[in-house]
Amino acid sequence: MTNIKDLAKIARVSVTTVSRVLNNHPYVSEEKRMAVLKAIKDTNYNKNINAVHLSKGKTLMIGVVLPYSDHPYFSLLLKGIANEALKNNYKLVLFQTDYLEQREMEALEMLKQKQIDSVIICSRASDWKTIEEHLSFGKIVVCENMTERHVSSTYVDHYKTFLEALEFLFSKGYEKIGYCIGRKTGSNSLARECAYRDFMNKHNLSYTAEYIIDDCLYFEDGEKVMKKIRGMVEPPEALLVTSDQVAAGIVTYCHNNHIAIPDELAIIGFDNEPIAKLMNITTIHIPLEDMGKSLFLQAVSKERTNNEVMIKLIERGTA
Amino acid sequence: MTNIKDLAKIARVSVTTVSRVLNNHPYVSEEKRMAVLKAIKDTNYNKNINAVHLSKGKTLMIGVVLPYSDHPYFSLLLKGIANEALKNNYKLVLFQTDYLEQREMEALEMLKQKQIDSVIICSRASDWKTIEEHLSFGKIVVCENMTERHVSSTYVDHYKTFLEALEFLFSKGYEKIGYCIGRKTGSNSLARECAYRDFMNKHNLSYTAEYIIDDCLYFEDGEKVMKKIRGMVEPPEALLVTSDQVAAGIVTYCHNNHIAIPDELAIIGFDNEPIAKLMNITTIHIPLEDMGKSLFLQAVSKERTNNEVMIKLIERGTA
DNA sequence: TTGTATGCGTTATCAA
DNA sequence: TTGATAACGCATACAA
Repeated sequence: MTNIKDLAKIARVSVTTVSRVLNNHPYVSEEKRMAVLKAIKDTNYNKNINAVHLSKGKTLMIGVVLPYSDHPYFSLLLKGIANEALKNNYKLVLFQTDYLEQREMEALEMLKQKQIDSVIICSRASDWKTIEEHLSFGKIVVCENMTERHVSSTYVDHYKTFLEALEFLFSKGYEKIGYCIGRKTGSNSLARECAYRDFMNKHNLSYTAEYIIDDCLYFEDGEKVMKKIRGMVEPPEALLVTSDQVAAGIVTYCHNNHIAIPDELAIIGFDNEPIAKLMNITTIHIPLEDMGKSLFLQAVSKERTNNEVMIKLIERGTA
Repeated sequence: MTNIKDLAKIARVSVTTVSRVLNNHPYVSEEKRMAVLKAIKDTNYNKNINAVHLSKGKTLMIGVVLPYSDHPYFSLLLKGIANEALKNNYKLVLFQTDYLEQREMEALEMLKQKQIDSVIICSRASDWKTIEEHLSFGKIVVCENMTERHVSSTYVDHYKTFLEALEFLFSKGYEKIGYCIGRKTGSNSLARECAYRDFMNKHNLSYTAEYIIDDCLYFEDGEKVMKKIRGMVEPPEALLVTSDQVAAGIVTYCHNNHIAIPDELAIIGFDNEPIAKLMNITTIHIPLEDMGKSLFLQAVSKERTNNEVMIKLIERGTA
C-alpha cells in the first residue's frame, strides 16, 4: 500500500504538494501536478480515509438507530434518510436495535468515539437521560416530539393525530373503539394512549383495557388481533391500527372469515402505504420519506430545529 | 477532548501504561492502574476510534450493498446480516443503491480506502469486472452463484429452483406459464430466464416474450401485472412470481375482480414470507435470514467458501 | 513492570 | 508556489 510519502518521493515533490493535488487545492504548478498524478496512477494509490478522519476530526458518517429495518414504517424512513445522505456525500451506519438498549448504546458509543458525526434515533428504548448524557459528543436528532429538549426533532404530533382519528370514528357513530400498536411504551405510544383516554373521558365512554392491543407490527399480526377480538365478550366495533401492514392483515382475515368491513368492524390504518390504497383501507397519511430527509438534514445542520410534520386522514372504504 | 497523552500526564504515568489499562493488557501495577482509571473517570475520557483504526489498519466495519432496503427480500437478508454482525461486534455501513453503479462504487471505494474491512454485495448492477478490480483491497462476498470466481458466496441455485417450480406447474397441467421478476438483468435473473427457455424447449412449448414481466417488486405491482395480463390476447394460466409481496398483490387483485385462483390463474410466490402463509399462497421457501448470517460470516472469514442454500416448494392454495 | 520512541497516513500551519 | 514540520490519538517494538 503506497502512501502520500511514497508519492512525494516518486514525484520528487513534498508531501504537502501531493496533498494539494489530492484535494484540488490551488498553488501547484501544472508541471508538478502532472508528476504527482502520474505517480498516483503508476502506484494505484488510494487515500487511507482513516488518516483523513483522524486528521480532520470528522467522518462524514451518520448513525441511524431503528428497531426493525424490515418494517415498512422504518424502512421508508430509512429510505428517505439514505437518499438524502447520498446527495450530501454522507454514509450511514445502521443500528438495528430490536429495542435493546445495549444496541442503542453502541450508536452513542460510536458518537463518543467520533466514528460517526451524529446519530438519528428513529425510535428508542433507552431513557432520555441516557441519550442526554451523550449530547456533548455530537448531534443527536430524534423522531418524536421533543420540543423542550436540547435536540433537533422531526415528528408527528401523535396526540393530535389520534384524537382526530378517534373523533372521525365517533362522528360516524362508532363508540366501542380500540387500537393496535407496536408497543405500549415509547413517547409516541404514550401520547396516543393519552389521546385515547382524553377522548374516552370527553365523550363519557368507558375505558376498556383489552381494547388496546400491542405487539402489532407485521401483516401476520392482523390475524392475531382478530383472534383476540373474537374472543372478547364485547368486541370493539372500530380499530385504529398504527400500521397499514397490520390493517391489511386484519382486512384480509375479515375477508376470509366473512366479517363485514366497515359494518361489523371499521378500520383506520396508518402511514398510507401502497397496500392501503390497493386494499381500499382508510388511513392516515404520514410522509415518511420526507421525514427521513428532514431528519438527515437536521443531523448535519448546525442549527437546532423542531419540525412538526403534518398528516392527513385519507378516507377510503374501511371506515 | 482529552486524549491518551493528557491521561498519562494526569495519572503521572506513560502513554504506554495508559494504553495498557485501556486495552486490558497485563503488566501494570494495581496502583498505576487505579490512577489511570481515576484520570479516565475524572476527565470523561473517550478513545478516538479513528486513531485506533489508523493505528491498527482495521475498522471492524462491513459494507452492505443492496438496491432497496424497503423490500422484504433485502430487509430480511439485512436482518440476518445485522444480527450476526452484532454478535461479532461488527458494525454495518449500508449502501442502498437503487441499482446505480455509482453507488455500488462508493462501497468499493470505501473498501479501497480501508474504511470498511469487507463488502457484502446482496445484488448489483455493476459489471463483474469492476468488482473484480477491487478484490485486492479486501474481502468481497456476493449473493449469487460465483463458484468459479475468486470470491465467497452464499446463493440459491435459481436455475434449478425455477426449473423445479416450472415442472411442478407442468405436472399440474399448466402449459401457458409466465413469470414476474424484479429486473431482467442480473445473474440471478439470467439464470431464471435460462431455466425458463430450457423448460419451454424441453416440453416443446412456445416461448412468449410478453409472459416475462419485469419491474415487479412490491405489493402494488401485483395490480400492474394483472392489468397487463388482462390485456393479452392469450394470457398465461400460471405465474411464477419472484416475490411473495407481488404474489399477494396479484391474489388480492384477483379476489377483488373475481378471478378464480388457481383455476383461472395459478400463482407460485417466492421467499415464503408471512404474508404468503396468511394468504395461502404456494411459494418457494428461501431462508433469507440464514443467508444473511452466512454472508456475514464469510465476510469476516479468512477462507473462501461457496455456500449453496437449499430451497423448498411449499404447496398451498394458489397452485 | 514501566517508559521512550516511532509508526500509522493525512491535513494544516507557517516560513521561505 | 513550495516544502518542513507539527499536529491528529493511539498502538507497539524495544529498551530499561
